[in-house]
Amino acid sequence: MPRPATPPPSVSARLLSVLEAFGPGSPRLTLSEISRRTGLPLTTAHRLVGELAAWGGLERDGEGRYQIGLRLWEIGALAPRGLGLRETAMPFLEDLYEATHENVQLAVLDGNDSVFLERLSGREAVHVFTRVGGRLPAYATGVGLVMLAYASHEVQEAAISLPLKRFTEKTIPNGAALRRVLADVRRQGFAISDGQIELIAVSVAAPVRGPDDSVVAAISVVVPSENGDAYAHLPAVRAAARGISRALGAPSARRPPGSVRRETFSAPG
Amino acid sequence: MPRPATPPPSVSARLLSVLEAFGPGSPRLTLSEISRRTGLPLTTAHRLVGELAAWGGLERDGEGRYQIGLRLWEIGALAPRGLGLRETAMPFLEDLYEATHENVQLAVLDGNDSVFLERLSGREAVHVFTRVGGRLPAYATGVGLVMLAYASHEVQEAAISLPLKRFTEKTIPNGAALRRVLADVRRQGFAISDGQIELIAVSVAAPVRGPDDSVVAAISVVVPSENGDAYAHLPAVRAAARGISRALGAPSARRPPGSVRRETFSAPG
DNA sequence: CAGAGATCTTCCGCCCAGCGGAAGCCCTGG
DNA sequence: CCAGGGCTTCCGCTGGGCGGAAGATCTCTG
Repeated sequence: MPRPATPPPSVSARLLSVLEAFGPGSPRLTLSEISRRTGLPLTTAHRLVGELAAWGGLERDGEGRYQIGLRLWEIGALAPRGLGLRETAMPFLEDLYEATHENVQLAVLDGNDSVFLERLSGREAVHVFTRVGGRLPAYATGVGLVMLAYASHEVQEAAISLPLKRFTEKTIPNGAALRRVLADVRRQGFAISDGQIELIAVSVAAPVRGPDDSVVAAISVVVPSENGDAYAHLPAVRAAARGISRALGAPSARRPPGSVRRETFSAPG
Repeated sequence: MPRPATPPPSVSARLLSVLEAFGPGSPRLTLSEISRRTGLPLTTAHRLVGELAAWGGLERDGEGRYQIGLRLWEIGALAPRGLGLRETAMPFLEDLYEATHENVQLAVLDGNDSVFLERLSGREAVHVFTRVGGRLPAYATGVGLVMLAYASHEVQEAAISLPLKRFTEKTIPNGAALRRVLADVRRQGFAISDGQIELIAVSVAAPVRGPDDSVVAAISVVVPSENGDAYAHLPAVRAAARGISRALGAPSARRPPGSVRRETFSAPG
């Protein structure tokens, strides 16, 4: 008897795959939808979903469909690279928003994607594609380019070697071009992403550094391509990024000697 | 041989208990700490933590400790009663903050607790105890009283029958007093919580209603006990709560006939 | 109104995946 | 140097997870 080629996934993996069935496009699912999306037999899905629901990780809505529960939201809120970062950055983001009244974004790097932690957008700001909790390929966003530029060699090479999806005619077309752009970003200390996701939007992004001075996040301001001057916002973006870095305890963002010493980063709460 | 009284927890339950080991006071844990907190043998904890980490639910920091990973943050961001509600409410909360420049809070009810989804606080606003992602007993907070007052009979009775922890001399002392307060809240349509958690803070809270007109959340403004007039903010709080309810599609918050029809609630993204 | 076709739930016996003790590795500190 | 704490790997036993089958509901359709 030939054994099956792939070993069956562990119980834990199956449980986690149930969570993965949910996504931005499908925040509510029926049991059979979960079964189909995960590939798990209906009975198995039923049992796992039951356990998750009993724990509070999933909830049922009025129509009997399942949705991510408060319990999981609370756990997620404990992620230092999620809400933790956001809490520290928020005052600076609000100041930046007040100064520019354009879209203001905070993102971290995960694999080859930028994951957006926060977005402040005014009523009259240009409408952008991003969503809190959403992800976009790093090479195509201003924040992503900044984070890639300062990432480890391996991460950069991985991003460069991957096929690049073309969102618009201005999207960086290939690895060689990306390599040049990253070098530019490193030299300048900031990134400009002009119409790479949507032609109507340009973003200016700057790096946010952590306690060990590595780049842990990035922030950006997004302005309309027409009648918007991205460069005009550069000083404000850099100042805000530096402020957040200092609040996180980045050595390079320390105030000069003689000025008041700031407290270092501590977990919220 | 007598069997052990309690059946051993399922694999899923063990996996989830690992997540529960993390909390506001302990966002980073070593493997042995996780083992101790969950009561799981070190080896078992090791395996479960390994699977979670491989999936991205946990991450290791520089010192080898574990923390909640971005993956879980993303999943949590899909919770309709978490980020979903927050996204809808945010513009109204910002308006409310602009109007008052005091602490503005958004919370939902979970069991007997109010869970805080968002808090906007200015530099000069009174310092409060709450934290995004944190929870406090419902009976002791303004938002909690509002949500309890409109909750199902069972939920109310459960809250009333529970022993009430005394935070300050002004904390509601017992079930009978709580019952009276809830009746008052229902009659008035809002709640005032005066110094029940900390003597220095007073909050005015109003209910937020969902598509079926049930109360799904509450918002409040917190002002200092000294030289702060909570009642002065009541109209603004009620207006904001009504605005959020309308955005969620609550029938009772509909604009009167003849005015423009609003779009109903849809999931963010 | 019967019947087909969904989806959800309960039941139960087989078997292998998960369990966890033991032992070894790598630190740090005395 | 050894002691102690934390982490990782190994491996054989066993009981909990698996999922097919059947039944319960509900909806649509002819």
